[in-house]
Amino acid sequence: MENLLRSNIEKTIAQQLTDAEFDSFISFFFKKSFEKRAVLTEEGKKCKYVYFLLSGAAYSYYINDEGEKTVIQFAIENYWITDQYSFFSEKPGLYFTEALEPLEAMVINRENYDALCCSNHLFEKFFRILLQNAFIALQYRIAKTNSEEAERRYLEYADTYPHFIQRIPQYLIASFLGIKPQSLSRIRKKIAEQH
Amino acid sequence: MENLLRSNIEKTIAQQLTDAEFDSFISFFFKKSFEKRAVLTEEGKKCKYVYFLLSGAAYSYYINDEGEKTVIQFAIENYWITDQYSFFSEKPGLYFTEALEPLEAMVINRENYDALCCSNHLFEKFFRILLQNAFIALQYRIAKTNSEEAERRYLEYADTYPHFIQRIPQYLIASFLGIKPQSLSRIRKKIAEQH
DNA sequence: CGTCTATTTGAATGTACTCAAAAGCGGTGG
DNA sequence: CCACCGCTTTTGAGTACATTCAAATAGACG
Repeated sequence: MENLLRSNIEKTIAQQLTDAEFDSFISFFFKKSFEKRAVLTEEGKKCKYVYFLLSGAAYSYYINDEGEKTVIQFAIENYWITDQYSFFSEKPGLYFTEALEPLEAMVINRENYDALCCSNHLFEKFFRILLQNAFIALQYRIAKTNSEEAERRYLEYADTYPHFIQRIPQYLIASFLGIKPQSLSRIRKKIAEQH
Repeated sequence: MENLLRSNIEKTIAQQLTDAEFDSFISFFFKKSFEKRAVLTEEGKKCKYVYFLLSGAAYSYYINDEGEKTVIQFAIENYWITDQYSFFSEKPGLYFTEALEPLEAMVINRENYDALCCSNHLFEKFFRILLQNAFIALQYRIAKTNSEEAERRYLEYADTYPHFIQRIPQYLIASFLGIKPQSLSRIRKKIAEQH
């Protein structure tokens, strides 16, 4: 199952790892299981870990002053998830992260993360590229959120991430797209009627 | 004037540089001036440079299928700006970047960027933290965009970035916030009337 | 000054939201 | 296995916020 992590790294850095390199990499992690609804990161509490999902699903969300949730990110197997702000600044977290399904994750704490990055330049490069890709995707998401109507955003999202649409409750997809569940329901109805 | 860059680095990595280190750093850059409306990055064209603004102002924007602009990012002196996607992937750019005022920038190309990062671990760390901070700010922006109404977004933005509000045309601020210039004008009127 | 661009204002429209309730679906326990 | 409960999705009616279209005003620049 850890092969998932290995291929994730190799794909990201576009380069094979030796067995020794991967063994070294993985020695900084521990494996942990979470039940459905388990909390991985919490607003107001320091986020100590970065998670790589081996199975299951999770999502991060923000709660505003009115107590409304807004989904920030989804993750399923082969995805990384954490509260970056809190993990790197070591300040209280901004977001909650919760298991949507029972999940298994490879987990690394900050101390090990730093040590891992220092131990081999390849590993630092890996995390840099991961961050770069996440940044690029976020920037594109902002561009789309601000320039397209909800229907288009949904269509593009469903097209780009069909695996999320299948597995994640619709009211969370709606939140991710910045609309209410009732609105997404109507949008889907309208799309369906056009066929 | 390059001192601006030095303090930018030192503040980011929370550490002083030696003169030798900074001289080495800056040797990978060249200085360039741009006139108002000059184009720094262009959609469809490979973005070859990262820019650090010494003076002036610039902004990046996305153009959707309907030809509508959406502002992605503003930059004034002491800010970094580029099309990250294109610069790192070396694929055609997604965004335009344009000078809002005549500007002076320290410029680095990809080859030098890579060499710089390899030359000293501190420099690689610097760019990593820069990216981290940008990512964190973007994530927060998404959370706000999706969870707050336009008036609140404007108030928070004006409060957090007053120097942008002062210098940047209102129709670009509106675009950045994901609304039309007419709407921002009305929002500002409403706010003003409440005093 | 005159021109071009940005901002403001007005009126009508549209998209998404709120409130409310019904229908659908899945899991649990009797 | 079925009945019930809780949660998700759908639907309806009315509303609010932001948009569009249009035009007037204000500002900046040569």
